[in-house]
Amino acid sequence: MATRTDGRRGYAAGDARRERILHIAMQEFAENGYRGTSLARVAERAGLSQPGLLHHFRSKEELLVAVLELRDRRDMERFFAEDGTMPTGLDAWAALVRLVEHNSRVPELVRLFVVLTSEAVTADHPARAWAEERYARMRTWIAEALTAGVAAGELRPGIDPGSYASRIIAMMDGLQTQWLLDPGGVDMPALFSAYLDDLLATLRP
Amino acid sequence: MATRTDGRRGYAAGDARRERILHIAMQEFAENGYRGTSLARVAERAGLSQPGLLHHFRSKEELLVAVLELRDRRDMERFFAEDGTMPTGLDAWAALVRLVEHNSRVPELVRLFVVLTSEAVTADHPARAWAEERYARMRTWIAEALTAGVAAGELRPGIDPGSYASRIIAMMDGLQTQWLLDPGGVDMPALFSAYLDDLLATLRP
DNA sequence: ATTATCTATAGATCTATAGATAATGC
DNA sequence: ATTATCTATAGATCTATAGATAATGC
Repeated sequence: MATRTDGRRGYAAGDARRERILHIAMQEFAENGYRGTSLARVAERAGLSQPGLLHHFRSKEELLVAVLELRDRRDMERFFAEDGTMPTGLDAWAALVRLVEHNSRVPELVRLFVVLTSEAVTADHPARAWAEERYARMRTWIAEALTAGVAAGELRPGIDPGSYASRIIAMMDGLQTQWLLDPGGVDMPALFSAYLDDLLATLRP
Repeated sequence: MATRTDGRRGYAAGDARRERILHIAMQEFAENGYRGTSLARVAERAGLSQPGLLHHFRSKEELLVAVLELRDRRDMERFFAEDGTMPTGLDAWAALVRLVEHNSRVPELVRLFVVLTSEAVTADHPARAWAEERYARMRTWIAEALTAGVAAGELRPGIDPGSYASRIIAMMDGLQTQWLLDPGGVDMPALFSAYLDDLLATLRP
């Protein structure tokens, strides 16, 4: 793949290495957070020296940002349909359940998200802006899907879409933490699905 | 106060210092997580040398555990009534709303909880056991309150108390993260209260 | 005797830079 | 020319221990 989003030229070996570094860094950030991750260890696992790594990503922060961008790009691909359109109303319901079901199959990605988002609530964290933007984007998307659902007559009019968007996101996030702490004991998709069912009963016209 | 839960004797100055260290450490862990917190900085703020600090708490991990125990003790005092009894059914509803309202006035304590719980989902974190036990305790408490509510005829029979307990906790936690990232834009108590209202409508007999 | 401190320091990190060498691709 | 990589290293941490000194309280 080696998608080159910046303007750099040629050198296939470098591209492959960058790809490899990103995957390993993603795992390390997920396991140890930003502060707990060591560039030397990422470099060692990627098969090059630590200054060699810093040739590709000029600082630890730049590496983190690259990892977050990669994760977001993948999420987008998964979130939206092949044609790039946004599911609305009851289709959004189904899309959210599918998303949580998918997440339950990729604990490392969920851990990356949970660990970095929470680290970001502390002062001056390099992932702070990313976390804020991500919430804003999710909230907007879900609120618009609910509004469209009302317009289509699938949902009761007069609801506050923003409030429900925040709550749906909160339920997803909160269940993720419980699930990561006890994967066998917490059935994340079932709990989320049950929540959405109860919610739909409340929101039906 | 200087409650001595262990078996140590006398030396009032030492007790006061320990108390002071614990409060500062709580702030530092909340701001920077476990990994990001420096014992030297805690010691400096507490007005003693870093080895001086390690006289009172023999390791960073021991300091963290002491902070968590202090936090839990305070939570317990707040959670239960003065007589130590547990609110049930609709009283539990009100107690949960009061808890979230109180939390919205102590962001540092909420941050401590959010940051350490999420750090704990990573491998071999010293707060891992604490986080797991805390969830288990909360889940049990809320599930029992719901069961008692059913027995009292306040809630519909046939519900799964454990499932609703997990979901209520998830909503509390998820809203906390959003609120910490955007305290002005996210009205945590209102969102939680709205959630409980909708939920009660579903659970009424 | 116990407790509270301190200075000094071991030993292990960490990130980032400087400067050199070799390979790649226009 | 650009890119990829290395060794060496600066400079700043960090936790924890050793060992000394002074104060406290039975």
